[in-house]
Order: sequence, then structure tokens, then C-alpha cells
Amino acid sequence: MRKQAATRQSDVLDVLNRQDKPMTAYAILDRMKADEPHLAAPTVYRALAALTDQGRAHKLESIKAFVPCRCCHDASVPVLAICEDCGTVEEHDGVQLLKELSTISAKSQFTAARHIVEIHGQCRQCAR
Amino acid sequence: MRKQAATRQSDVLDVLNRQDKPMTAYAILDRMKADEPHLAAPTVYRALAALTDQGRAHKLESIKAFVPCRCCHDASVPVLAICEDCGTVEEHDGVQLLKELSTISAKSQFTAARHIVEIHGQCRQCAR
DNA sequence: TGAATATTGATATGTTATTACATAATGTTA
DNA sequence: TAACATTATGTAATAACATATCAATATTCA
Repeated sequence: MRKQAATRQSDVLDVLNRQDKPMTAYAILDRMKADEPHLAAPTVYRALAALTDQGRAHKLESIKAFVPCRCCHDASVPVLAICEDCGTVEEHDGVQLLKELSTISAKSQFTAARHIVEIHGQCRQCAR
Repeated sequence: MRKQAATRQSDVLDVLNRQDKPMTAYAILDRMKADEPHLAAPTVYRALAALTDQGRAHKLESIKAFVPCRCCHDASVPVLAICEDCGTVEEHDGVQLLKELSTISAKSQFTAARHIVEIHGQCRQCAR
């Protein structure tokens, strides 16, 4: 059934919000197929592209998965810490990094449009 | 023909070094197939995994491509600036970021093992 | 030397992402 | 509201990226 783009996006974001771990696009697709069996990959990818553009979700580039945005990083830098043991992701804001990142870009007169900061390691629970 | 892992790794690194832009694993594979037609994806991926582990190459997570390491980031953070116009990648060292990154991890008692910092934007040439 | 271990090659397959295009809904103008 | 332009969606196919598996080959070390 056809839906408005905004509705699709909300649907996808709902799926992400109901999960406490990152989900791949195909995991989201499978989940949504329970209700809408005809749904296909591009529909999910389109919604995800919109959500990440709007800053309502983040893509974890290093693990090819998505999380809903739980902070707010207006004109700032999302920092995503990924636990390699349990898979959970913590979201932080990286305003503090912005100054140093700018310095680095300026060094070669590079015009930064988007920063990607991901941390791999162990969460508090898993580290002990 | 069978080769030692170390030799394979050098071969792959040579291919990367002869190119001034990042290469995907399959681009490397195609290039190497010119000499060794039977070569297959896992061979290239194994070599790349070793090279990135050793810090002799970097993977650009956000574009799924690889570059040879041209700096040295002993116990530090590689920062990769990717021009979205021409595709070139500049490599910088991000020691300056380490302090703030640690602060962020410490906030939630996260144990960082690896940092991924990538910057998307325009290089100096393309920005004017 | 020969058994145990590790590494490599090859095939197959799994996973992630995009292209291309037909179709349907919506907005706009007269 | 009719005609048209615009935008978004559904669908199939396929491209691009990555890994599992296992047999074959090399290496290690008693």
C-alpha cells in the first residue's frame, strides 16, 4: 500500500525505536514485512536516507546499521560508541571535537561538510 | 599461484600506492587479476584485513574503500578527509582529538579500542 | 620423517545497496 | 474540475561488498 514519505519515515523510525540495538536495513525490512509483505529494500533505504539527512537517525558506517537519534546535535558532531561484545550503541554529542576537527581541515584548506566519528570498544557492562 | 601472506600484502599495498585515490577491494582485485587471473575476493580481503590491522592501510568505512597509510599514527587517531567531488583522500593525524575522545568515552565508562574519524567535504582544489 | 597446525586458494553464498522504470498520488493552473 | 506537471512509491533485477567453508598446500616441531 502506498504511503506518504513522511509516514514511511515515521514507521521506520518506530521500528528503530522499538529496538535497543542498531538494525541493518534488511533487518528493518524483515520486521516491516510482517505487516506489509510486499515491501522491498528501496523503500526502506529511501526512508533511511531521509531520516539520516534530517538527523533523525544515524548510520553506523563501520557496521552498516542504523540507530534512531536520541540526542540532538544541531550543527555539531554525533559520536557513536559501539560495543563490540554486546552490540549496543551509545550516542554522544561531540561539540568539543569541533574545534580540533576544524583545525585539521583548515590545515589543508579542506571544506568539511560532515564528520563521522565512531568509537569501537567495550561498554561499561561488557568491560568488567 | 600460492604466495606467502606477507607477499600478498605487499602486492596489495603496491597496488594501493600506485593509485592516488582510494580503491575498493574489487578494484584492487580487478587490477591484480591482470597478472593473476584466478585471484579471488577472499585473498584480497585477507590481505586488506592484515594491512589495516598493522596500520599499513586504512579502510574508509563511509565509502568502503582503502588507502595506503601515508602518515604514522602510533597509538593515535587517523583522520581521513574525503573529497566528495574528486574522490581524493587526505590523511591527517588526530592526536589532538584523543583527549576529547577520551573524555567522551569516560563519560559512560566506555573502553575505546579504535577510533574512526572521517570527514566528508571538498578539498581545496574543488572548493574554489 | 611424519603428525599436527596453520595458511592459502577456490567455490559458493550471504549481505548490503542501488538502478531503472512503471505506476500512483498530489499539487497547480486555468 | 479537467488537464497537466510534479513527486513519491512499488517492484524486479542486479550490482557491489563481504564472508563461510573446505580441500589443498605449506610450515612447525617433536
